[in-house]
Amino acid sequence: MSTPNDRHAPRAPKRARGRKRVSELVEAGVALFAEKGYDAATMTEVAARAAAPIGSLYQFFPSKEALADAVLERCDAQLDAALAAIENIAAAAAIPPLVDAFLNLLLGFERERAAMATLIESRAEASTRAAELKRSRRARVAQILARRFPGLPPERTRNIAHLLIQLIKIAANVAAEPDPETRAGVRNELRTLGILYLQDAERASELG
Amino acid sequence: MSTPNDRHAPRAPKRARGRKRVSELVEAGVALFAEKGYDAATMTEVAARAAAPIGSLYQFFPSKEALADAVLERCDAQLDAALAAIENIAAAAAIPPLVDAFLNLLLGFERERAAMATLIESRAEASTRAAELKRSRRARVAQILARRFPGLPPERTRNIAHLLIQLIKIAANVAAEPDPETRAGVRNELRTLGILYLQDAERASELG
DNA sequence: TGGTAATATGAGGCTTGCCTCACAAATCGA
DNA sequence: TCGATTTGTGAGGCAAGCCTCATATTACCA
Repeated sequence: MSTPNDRHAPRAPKRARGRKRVSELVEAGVALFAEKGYDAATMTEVAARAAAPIGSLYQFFPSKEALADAVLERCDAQLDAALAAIENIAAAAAIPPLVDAFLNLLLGFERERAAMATLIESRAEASTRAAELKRSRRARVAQILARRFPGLPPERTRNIAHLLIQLIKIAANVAAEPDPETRAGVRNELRTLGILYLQDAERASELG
Repeated sequence: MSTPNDRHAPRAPKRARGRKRVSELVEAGVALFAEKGYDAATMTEVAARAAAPIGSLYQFFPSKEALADAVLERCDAQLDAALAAIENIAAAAAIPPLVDAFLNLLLGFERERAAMATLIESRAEASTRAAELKRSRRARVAQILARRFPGLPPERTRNIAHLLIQLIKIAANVAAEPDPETRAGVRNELRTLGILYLQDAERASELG
């Protein structure tokens, strides 16, 4: 039960130049993990993408796992900020604009979402942090929902949050659809689906 | 532009013993790809799982890609058979039992679905066959829907089919949820979602 | 029963990818 | 300016994984 990943010197950057490097490396990691998945993305390629030699990469990240953790943290922070932006809309707006806001928001963070998805799925057992993030994200969405639908029992609110988060993945897949006509059509179906579902939740909240 | 994958002798089995071997190998491939994903599953492990030496595996499949293709075909055939089983229910039943039937059906084929998902996603460019299968699966579901909702314009039917197939992935994720209470709750939400959505489609079909 | 085609087997060749290490350059504090 | 600390750099060690090949064994057929 000794701490893993303490290879030799996983030192954090101490100077401005180091922090910039780290940031560039993480950014390259986000892009590559999102594009090719955890396994297929190589450390050599990450370094190249950041215009850094491989040695610099290992200067700050003692392993591929460590890099993945950092990428995960950055993406989580960004998505969390995005959710905060939607929180006010969610509290008051009618259902259709709320659904639209939700769908639009995601378009801007598809890369981050994709990176998180691979990193969580391909390393499920490896990193307990992933499970933690999942839970906190769910709690966040549940909190937003609770404000909008106060009449709902908390348990149902949590379940709805769970399902909504899953729907995000679909939104991403739809956004990746190459044919523009199909993309628009399916996206519209997804919009309808979301509206119908949340309107039902609203009714239940008002009755409850 | 010469045909790839013609390494030396991708020969098909000619005798009963060979066919049995091939079947066992493909089966092992289904299980391992589903469990660990395309990249993480190793040929050595596939062979071990089928209680076959590595040489036997390469006797019948000249490459990992070739094995993946075979696994894909087998899973596709099984899922197609499953869809056929639901076709009659879909034509006549009320929406809620239809949704239940759909959700229940998938529980039995989760392994196959997971295997197909990895093999298609991790080899998107590699195999045009994957795109083919995707299209034919969509067409199949659209056909089932067209019978149930004849008043819908064909384009909308296709879009609904597209979205429903995406929902399958969510059903699978929900089924994998460890906590039984959460699992039941979210599954029920998904059921509600499906019912609301298809009832809307039904209304549209009757009006149209 | 002998001959031929099919199947069995597993040691290694070869490549790829993670990671190390020894040494060079840059930057900061005094 | 001088030492100390941080950062830069890339050749190569090492392990893992895909695949080959030479050879042995089995099953079918005339």
